[in-house]
Amino acid sequence: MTLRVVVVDDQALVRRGFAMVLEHEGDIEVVAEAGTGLEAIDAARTHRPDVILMDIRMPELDGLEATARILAESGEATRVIILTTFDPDEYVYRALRAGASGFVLKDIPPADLVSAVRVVADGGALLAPSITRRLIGRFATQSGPGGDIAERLDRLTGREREVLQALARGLSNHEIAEALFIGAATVKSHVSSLLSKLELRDRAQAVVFAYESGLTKVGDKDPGF
Amino acid sequence: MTLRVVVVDDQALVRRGFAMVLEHEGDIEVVAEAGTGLEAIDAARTHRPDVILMDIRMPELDGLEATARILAESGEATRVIILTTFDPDEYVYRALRAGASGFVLKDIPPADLVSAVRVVADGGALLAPSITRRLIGRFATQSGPGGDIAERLDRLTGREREVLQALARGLSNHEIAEALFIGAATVKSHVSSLLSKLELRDRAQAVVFAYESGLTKVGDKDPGF
DNA sequence: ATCGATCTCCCCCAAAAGGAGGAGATGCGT
DNA sequence: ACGCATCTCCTCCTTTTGGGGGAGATCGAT
Repeated sequence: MTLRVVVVDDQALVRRGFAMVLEHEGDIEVVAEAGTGLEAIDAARTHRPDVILMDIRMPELDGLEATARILAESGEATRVIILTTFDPDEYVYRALRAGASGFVLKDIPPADLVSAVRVVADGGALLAPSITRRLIGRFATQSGPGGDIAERLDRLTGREREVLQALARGLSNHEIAEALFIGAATVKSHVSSLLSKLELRDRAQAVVFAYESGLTKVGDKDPGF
Repeated sequence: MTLRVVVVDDQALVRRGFAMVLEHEGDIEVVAEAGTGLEAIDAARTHRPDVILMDIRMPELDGLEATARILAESGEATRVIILTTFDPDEYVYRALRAGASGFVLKDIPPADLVSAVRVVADGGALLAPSITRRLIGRFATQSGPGGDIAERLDRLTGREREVLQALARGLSNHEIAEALFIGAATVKSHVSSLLSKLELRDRAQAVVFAYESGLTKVGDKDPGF
């Protein structure tokens, strides 16, 4: 079964270059090319490709916005690899949030581009090595040094942890009381003791702590925003 | 300049296999092999390799713990690629937190293993495609749906955004005032208008909002925990 | 020149939060 | 049986927060 690919770049020459690299493989077919974001959306709609190689800087509609719209329409059917010359964090994060499955730089060796397409078509994802490094760095710091923070966390009693989690969802003492089926006074004392155990001043700092410690990732409830 | 590599795995046969694949390249030298975490730490200390291929499941000291200790000692000098048969989230996250630069599965094609070593030695990082996908997924949900939230965010004036960021670090109105060189009364009015624009009730919810919207990742300051 | 937005700061007031300290009930391990 | 931790709730008090509403200064656009 052949992989159906769409190549999007505002420079026809670049577009053709990538297309030729891909077509050189027997089982990859470039079913369309597009030069703007709007054309890309059109192409995605009419051709329903497996993979789209998408440049970012383009007239009319940039590649990130186009990616978001295409994925909103196609769901899981089509996957997008962002292919660009630059890699500022700003772009990368927007791309990943838009749902891109890959983010590679244009200086990638042809063979790697081909395998990137295969990997992504196969349900995987792949980022340029330098980007992967940054993403890992970000992830690691977000997930916290673990040590000190987690240490303080387990000084809390079970109930206090529950209260902290509720607190971290932005609930007031009264709301926490209702959520946990206890009195408002009780919530106040839990909050007080949890603040003092964690050496925090107020609930706002407790929310910060909850996020920094990764506590919010456990059981994750929709904050309703 | 040749790349100096250490291969760590409790199964001698597997170890030898990887070593042979790497040595087949002219510019890669396997300077040591280790069968346990403790041996790995020793080998890292005495050989100071560029890259260590590390299995996770090992007697005495597992690969994740060994990785953490080696990186704590060597700083940036040595980089670690985790090479394992399984990829449960638990392992992946611990590995990344321990500071690993790569996480690949043992079913990786030999050619890819070689390029993984090169990429990592070169300062990049690389994860198995399926893991990259999960990491992206995690990142994207953490960074929030973006749409609605970002929309509300740009209803704020510049100053209000600054106040929100300060707020999201757990500062009190008074502290924000000092941080921004303005009066406490001014902070109060900024906070009030920002809460009403974002349709939030209190500063705790504002902190939640800041984290969910990804605002805290811009300019990222150490919360001091 | 005037309007609108923003930033700055003020007053007054009510609600919420946080600290100190106490106290009854439960359950758990020794 | 006893101590210990936890969970529950209380009172009294102070500080912080948030809302309403107003006002002067600056600045850019019309």
